[in-house]
Amino acid sequence: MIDPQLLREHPEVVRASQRARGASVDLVDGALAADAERRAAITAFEALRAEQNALGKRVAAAPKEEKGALVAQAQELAARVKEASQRVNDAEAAFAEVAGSIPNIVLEGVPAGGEDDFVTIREVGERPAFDFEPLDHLALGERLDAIDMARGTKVSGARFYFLKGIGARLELAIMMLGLDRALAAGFVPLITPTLVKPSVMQGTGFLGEHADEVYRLPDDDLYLTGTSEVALAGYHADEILDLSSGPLRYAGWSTCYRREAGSYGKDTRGIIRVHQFDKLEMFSYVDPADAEAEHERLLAMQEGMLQSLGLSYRVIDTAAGDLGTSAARKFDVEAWVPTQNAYRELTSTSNCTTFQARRLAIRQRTASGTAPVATLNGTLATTRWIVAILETHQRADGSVHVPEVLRRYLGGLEVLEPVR
RNA sequence: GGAGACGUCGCAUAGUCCGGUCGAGUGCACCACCCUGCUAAGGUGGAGUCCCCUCCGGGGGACCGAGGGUUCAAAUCCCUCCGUCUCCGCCA
Repeated sequence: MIDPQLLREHPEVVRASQRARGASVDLVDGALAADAERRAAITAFEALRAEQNALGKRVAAAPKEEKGALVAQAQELAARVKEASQRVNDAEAAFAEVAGSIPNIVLEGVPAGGEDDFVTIREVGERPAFDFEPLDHLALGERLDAIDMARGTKVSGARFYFLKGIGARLELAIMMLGLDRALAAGFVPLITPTLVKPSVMQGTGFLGEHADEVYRLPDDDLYLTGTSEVALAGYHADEILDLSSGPLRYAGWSTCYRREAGSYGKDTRGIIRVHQFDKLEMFSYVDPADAEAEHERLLAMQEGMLQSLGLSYRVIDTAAGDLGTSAARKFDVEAWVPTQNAYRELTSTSNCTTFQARRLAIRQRTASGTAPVATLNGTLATTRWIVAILETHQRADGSVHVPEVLRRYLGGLEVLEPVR
């Protein structure tokens, strides 16, 4: 939910944001009208209600002989109050509907446009060069007996897989490395629920235009989360936080589920795009004034991970039209994937400013009362990284060099040897 | 899955049977001031959240788990849902 006060006082800011996203500008005028109508309805209702409350007191105090007349009067008033109350409900619902469909205001400096209009902030690390024909991650994974797509498909269908042996260990190693870094940086680890209520899924902004990406369990009215961001944001819903001693930072470890609707035929080979994977997600609750600095901090954590793993990557500032509903700015870190001759997203970090917090009623105490906090999230480790690690560190004989930082999580293993 | 008990202002509770004097008492914790040489104790006052209007002094409305209903009037009566606890059953 955008700030209704901003909408009212500076609608041009909201319009500009919508324009940058390539979203509806008319929506802003609709929201303004709905807001005016809503407030008029509230004022009308409250005047009637005040009258009814006053009359109620007179009825209670009146002597018997006057009660009959007063009650008759109150009956008539009660009917009008009921009507007015209904109008308030309708107007509030209408406003919530239209205002709720406006995505977060994009931050100053975010490139306008769609998916291809991102701005590259920097490229880091040498792209690997091979004096042999490099194998893709699946070929490598199969030789290492680390990835079993065929059986994943047999058991669960397309885009499912088994991580086996060193593959399973490699994922855990990546995740543990991330967890240790998170702990060192003061993040509190949380293993989160992956099924959440509609209100939480709605509050985090995942039921907007991308609702068909989300698995739903209709019998139980629950959603499977595509990232622990959902549970991490819901964690403090309806709470007033104390951020006086600094941000609240969490590292959420969970399995993630995505329907990948509309991606038929894309990335069908290997584990690049799958229905289920594991992820360690950073999540910060901060004072809105500190949000941009925190965003840089999360990005630095991500880059630190990829650098340690010896991956070549670039950082992009995602264009407005490619931002999620809740994000005001998003940086993706994309690693070079040799066999695809392309950068592929390994991490994503979003500054949601106060948008999620407003929807989920997460506030902090300020000198003048309470105010929504800012929320930020970012990937710290995930299954997909196996792709870039295997491909980047492969050698001519099909073995894979293990980055130094992962060895302590793999019993000191320096090389992954092919088993077939 | 079955039976029962319960859900009130940060915490703990009173109020619910018998609807209006209850947005709501008490204790603890909290804040300000006062007082006793310090501490402990004591006294006085204050304090919740959300929303609307405002000549920015203030005025008004909503909120007793959530949502409906009955009624002139609901914390209080009725219904549905959610949650907690106890017992029984079942279960990876």
